[in-house]
Amino acid sequence: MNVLSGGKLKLVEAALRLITSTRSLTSLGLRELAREAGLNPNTFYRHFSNLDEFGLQVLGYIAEDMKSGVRQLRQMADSSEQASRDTVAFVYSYFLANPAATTVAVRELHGPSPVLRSALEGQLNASAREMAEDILERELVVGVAAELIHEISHMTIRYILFRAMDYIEKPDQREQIQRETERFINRQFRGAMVEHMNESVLRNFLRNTKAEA
Amino acid sequence: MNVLSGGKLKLVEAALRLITSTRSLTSLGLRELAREAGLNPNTFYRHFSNLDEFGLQVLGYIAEDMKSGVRQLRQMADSSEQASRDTVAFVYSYFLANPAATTVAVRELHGPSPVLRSALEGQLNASAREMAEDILERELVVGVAAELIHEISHMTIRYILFRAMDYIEKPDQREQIQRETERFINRQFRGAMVEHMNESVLRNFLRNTKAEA
DNA sequence: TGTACATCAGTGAACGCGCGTTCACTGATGTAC
DNA sequence: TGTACATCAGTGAACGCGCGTTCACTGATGTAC
Repeated sequence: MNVLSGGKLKLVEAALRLITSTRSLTSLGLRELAREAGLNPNTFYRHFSNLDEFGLQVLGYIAEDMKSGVRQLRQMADSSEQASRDTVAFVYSYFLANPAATTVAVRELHGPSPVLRSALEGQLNASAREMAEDILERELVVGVAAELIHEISHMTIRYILFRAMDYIEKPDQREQIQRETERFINRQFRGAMVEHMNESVLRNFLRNTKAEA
Repeated sequence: MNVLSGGKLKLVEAALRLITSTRSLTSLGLRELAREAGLNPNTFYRHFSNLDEFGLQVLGYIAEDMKSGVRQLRQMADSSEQASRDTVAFVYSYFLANPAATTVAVRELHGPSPVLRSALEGQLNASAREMAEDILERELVVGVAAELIHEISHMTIRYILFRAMDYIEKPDQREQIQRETERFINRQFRGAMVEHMNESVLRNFLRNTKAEA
């Protein structure tokens, strides 16, 4: 078990409490964390040798949490038609329930610590891979190469993550962000479906469709 | 004229020198800036009343620069076919030549200072609007509502900005990032073109295309 | 069951350091008459 | 042209503060025999 306990847990939880929309993981100080955790500053050294190592532990703690979220998501086997809508709704509600985790991810992905950056990138890539495999297994998108589905998943994960920050901070725009995200995803995959067609075929297609409407 | 000079300019330029892949604008200290600028720490107060106000000036300085870049871009009136490829190449070469500006934008867009965040958001929105209007004027994309082109431009600007960070830091992936970006843009617009078609028409279309190949 | 020792999480005091900020002062440039 | 005054960018010394880090110490829990 990789579970944290005692002072170690107290410090990690203190970090999650201190991270708000104006504070990032990297900006937290050792004394600040200890204060919030109700511990002596140097107790920090009993558990972590420096702040970077602490940051990694926080990331791990968050990742653990996210994995169970994803597992939950996978159980919602749905119709292909509604899949993107349901998934988007679920993911945003997850981020809304875990604002600290979201903020950490958004901030540190392009943050100043190379260690945290590459750790986060690894985690996001893993999520993207999982998303792509899910799409492939459930055959939610047809006629698109597996590699391309991975590429699209990769950027979709990032897109959602950044929008999640707005989603949390601007309650009145949530509906709109959700709709835009769905459109984004659908557009990506539809675009991918027609990616290999040549221009003239596409033009013909568009003409026909216009006539139909 | 909004041009900076003297100690004010020295401090802004010092900031751009200090911002690297591990330092963000918000993390710079007053004494650190003065040291780099070759000035006494408290000279800072002759020009700015606090660090947030200084940050805004740096953003303004960068934005000035970017505008001339965009103007240059607009002059390259090209065939619609090659437009995305040329634009992407130009934009990335611009970011590569201005790593500090790029880093500032990426970091502070989701950074801890609300003031800088909203200023940056405004600048990005302006760029997106300009991009959309350019697409509409030059009729590079047909059959897509103006509003949708704005939406796509908005996210494309952000997509490129984030990729630019990787583009700068990972020289061996530049070619690939450029190609992926082109695909991303084309996929968006192609996806938008077929966005309003119903599923069965699309399926028919895909079947036909497959038979052709 | 008792004793001795090791391990471990936590404490309190103290360190040197860089930070943002304030103070009174200087010297150059501009301006009024 | 000269004199008096105001403005402005810049200086050096000093402030109090919070920081990361080290030290020697405590008290509880686990372990060997």
